Amino acid sequence: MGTTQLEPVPEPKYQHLKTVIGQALDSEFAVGEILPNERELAARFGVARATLRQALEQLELEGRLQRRRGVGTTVAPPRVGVDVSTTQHSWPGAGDDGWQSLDSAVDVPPPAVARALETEAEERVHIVRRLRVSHGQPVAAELLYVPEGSVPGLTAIDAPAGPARARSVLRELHHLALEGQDRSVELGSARADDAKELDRLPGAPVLVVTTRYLSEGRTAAISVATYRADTCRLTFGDSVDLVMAS
Amino acid sequence: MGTTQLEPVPEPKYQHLKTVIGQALDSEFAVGEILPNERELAARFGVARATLRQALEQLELEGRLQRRRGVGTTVAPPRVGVDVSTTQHSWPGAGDDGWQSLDSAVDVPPPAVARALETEAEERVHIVRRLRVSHGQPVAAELLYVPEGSVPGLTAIDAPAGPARARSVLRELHHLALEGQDRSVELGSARADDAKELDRLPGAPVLVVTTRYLSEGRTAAISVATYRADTCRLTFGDSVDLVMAS
DNA sequence: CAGTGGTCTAGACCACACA
DNA sequence: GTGTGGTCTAGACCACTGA
Repeated sequence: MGTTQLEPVPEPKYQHLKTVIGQALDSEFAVGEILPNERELAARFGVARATLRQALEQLELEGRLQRRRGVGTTVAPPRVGVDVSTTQHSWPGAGDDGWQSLDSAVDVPPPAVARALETEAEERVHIVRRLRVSHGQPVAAELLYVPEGSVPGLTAIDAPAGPARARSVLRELHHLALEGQDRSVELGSARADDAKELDRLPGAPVLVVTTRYLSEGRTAAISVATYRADTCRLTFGDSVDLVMAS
Repeated sequence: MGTTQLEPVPEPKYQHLKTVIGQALDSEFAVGEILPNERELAARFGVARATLRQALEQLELEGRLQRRRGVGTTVAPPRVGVDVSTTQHSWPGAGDDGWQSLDSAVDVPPPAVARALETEAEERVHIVRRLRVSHGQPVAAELLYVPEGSVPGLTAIDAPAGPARARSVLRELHHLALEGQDRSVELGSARADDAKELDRLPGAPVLVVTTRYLSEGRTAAISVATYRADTCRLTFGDSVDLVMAS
């Protein structure tokens, strides 16, 4: 990254910086390599650190960089393709699909979820927490909301807290006939607890995948899965190995 | 938004601000309503404008706010559900699917696209530009890459530049048998030209939907569609009317 | 411990929308 | 014009990592 100055252009500095650094990443850096620190880079380009950071932020958003406090800024590997296609038409937790059950509790869901589940406000539901791991890295944290009416066979305390209880909820769910599901994807920012599971800071950009499971003519469960937007590419169909980076 | 001060907490100020403002949005503001300006808000909460902006940025990222230079900050309507399901199994531009053809040109595609198309580097392809409009608003800008080998019936200059030429490329494409398609979604930031079409600033967060169209055992075309992440929820299946806001 | 990125301040000026 | 959000500066201190 021999560049030292920016010529004046009728374009924000941080945007030009982003282009210049992006090109340097392609030509002069290998995946995993550590960049000079922010103060050094800012000085080299003759801008304030805040401006330099604005450029780095966008490059991180695009999955080109990875920044870790106390460590440094490294060149990110291409995004991992994660299959989220809905074609299997199966319940969550059926088979080994990369998800690990963490825990389950009974609580009042957020209002938006209650509305989608068509339950009474304040009505309690099972909330199963799961974590998806891909290539050894956590890529998604999920909250699965299951109304008690969907799993009538489940008695209050039939398993100790922890993975076992989560699995028992899923097992009950599998007794239902799955009639359909639909899915949506939107941008969000990580809540504090999800951020922790995903090894990111709170507020980090995430892709929120909401899935509605239909059975017996109603919504039997809702899954809200939070995927790391920096490292993941969600795939539908068999484009898992497609690489569109840069 | 009667709140005037933040109690000291072991949490970044901007994050606490985000919570406080977010709650105020739910309880005290209607969709479309204009918030006090940034200087006013910063003063009211006793923080620097930059800190206040960090909170607003995240709320905008989550689709709760909309900010326009020269105008102000308004409460955003719930995100629009946009169907991007792949189940129709049809070529782009077949039927009225909300896409408008803008133009078409012949040029060298970006390296990543060339790789996916399995064309020679430097080999020229048709590049069709389209715009997707939903509820009267532009929601996505698309670049559709079609190798000349996929549309052999198309002679060099068979239509004037503009929508007509774009449509003629699509028409040729429809002669092929579509054998399959796959799709992936990832986070990106808007390139300058897409940003303009989408009425956003360059660098705005977008959801990039990449679709590969397969015919005769090879990739016949690649579509890279850039959706506004602030206003869109991508839906697969029939969850178009599901609202998961807040 | 030293070095990194993360947060925060208090200013300044610019680009744009609208009356 | 005036008022808005967008960009930018030059500092400061904090939280975290790893030697």
